[in-house]
Amino acid sequence: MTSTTRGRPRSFDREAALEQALRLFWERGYEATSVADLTAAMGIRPPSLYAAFGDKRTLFAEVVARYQETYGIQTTRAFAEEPTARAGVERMLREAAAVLTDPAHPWGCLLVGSTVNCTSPDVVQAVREQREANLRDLESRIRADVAAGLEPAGTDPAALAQFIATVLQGMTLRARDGASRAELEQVAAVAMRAWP
Amino acid sequence: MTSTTRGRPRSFDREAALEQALRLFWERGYEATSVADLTAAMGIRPPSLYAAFGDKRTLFAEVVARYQETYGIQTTRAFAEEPTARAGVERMLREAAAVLTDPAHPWGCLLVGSTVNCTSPDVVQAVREQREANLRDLESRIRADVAAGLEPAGTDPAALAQFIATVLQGMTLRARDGASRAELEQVAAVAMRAWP
DNA sequence: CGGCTTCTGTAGCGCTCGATATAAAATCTG
DNA sequence: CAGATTTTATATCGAGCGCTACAGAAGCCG
Repeated sequence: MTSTTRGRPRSFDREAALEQALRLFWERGYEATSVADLTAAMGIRPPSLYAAFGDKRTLFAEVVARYQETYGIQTTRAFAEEPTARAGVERMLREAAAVLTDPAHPWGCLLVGSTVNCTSPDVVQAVREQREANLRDLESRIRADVAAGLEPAGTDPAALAQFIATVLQGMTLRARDGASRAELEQVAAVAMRAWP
Repeated sequence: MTSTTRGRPRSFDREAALEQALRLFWERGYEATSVADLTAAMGIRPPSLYAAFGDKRTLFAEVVARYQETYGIQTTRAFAEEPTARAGVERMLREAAAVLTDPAHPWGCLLVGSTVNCTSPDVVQAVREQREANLRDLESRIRADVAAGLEPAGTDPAALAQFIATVLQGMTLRARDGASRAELEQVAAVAMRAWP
């Protein structure tokens, strides 16, 4: 059986190469990033890429997973560490303003950028479902707080969640247009005024 | 001199062909729409396209101009026909909810969709500048109302304009994700609660 | 060492991209 | 009609796309 490492060992750092692919996809989107671009940035040749990561689409799926773990808006964490939905959302928006404009990496959101005008329906569908799941999660958090009496009785959890999601996605586009962290923080502050 | 129409006359309706190109660009974005797709939808062959519209980029520029005249959010008109910036914004958001989800044409905004992940820097730059101009216009309208005493003195026109722009751009993404007109109208209503 | 396995670089596959050379077809002018 | 002019359809062009066949290189095991 093949339990130990046999054959010629890999001559590059898989993690580092994946990170380079992430940066490139983040900056240019899925379609606009060619395999030649990827191999150049990763410092490897096409056969190594295909042997280590499968095809371009599979590599992108792995990039998306890594992005969500590393750079994505940590919805669940924000809610877990804050006492109320309102505080969680406020923190989420403020963190988004910071991370979306962080000069250490490309602006905006990899998921949003890669699914707008993407001709791979399954890629679009997967990311879209992730967004819908986040939306439903957000809505249920708000609904729970309304049921617990932490929010006014007339509050509409669905509308509020849709609004927050809209502001968040809008912030990713503003960031890509070059909006500053301070500007997005102002946007977040104004958005919170809409909270009941 | 060549004052009259000489030579073989064009055998297709230029306006109709342009509209077909608009729909296709709207649905798929600039990059994802190939010349072959365009010629198929327009019912013409490549040489006719290049003779009538220049190259792909020039055709897209004409499509953008047509879009702004025909389908774009009529910022200036909304403000011209409404007495205050607040009323203009409210109308703009409500109209956006309707037009972004109109089943008669592709969802979302051609300009937003075509500039995210577009590898033609000049195309991106042109559309981006249009957005920035709209943003500055919106801000000056709000500032004028504040100066006229129609809005509270503490109102921050820049922050408010950034917020409205963020919500609008977010709505285009929500529309592309399949959000309904009713949902976007709720989002617009919630957003207006943030108005001072 | 020699066999086995896996990775690496070269080189190029078939395909689609945006854009065109070419010549026939269709109209106006004289 | 003949000549000039413009559009048309066919048939590509060179370049870049995602991807891979192939053979040599580099590590294991006996």
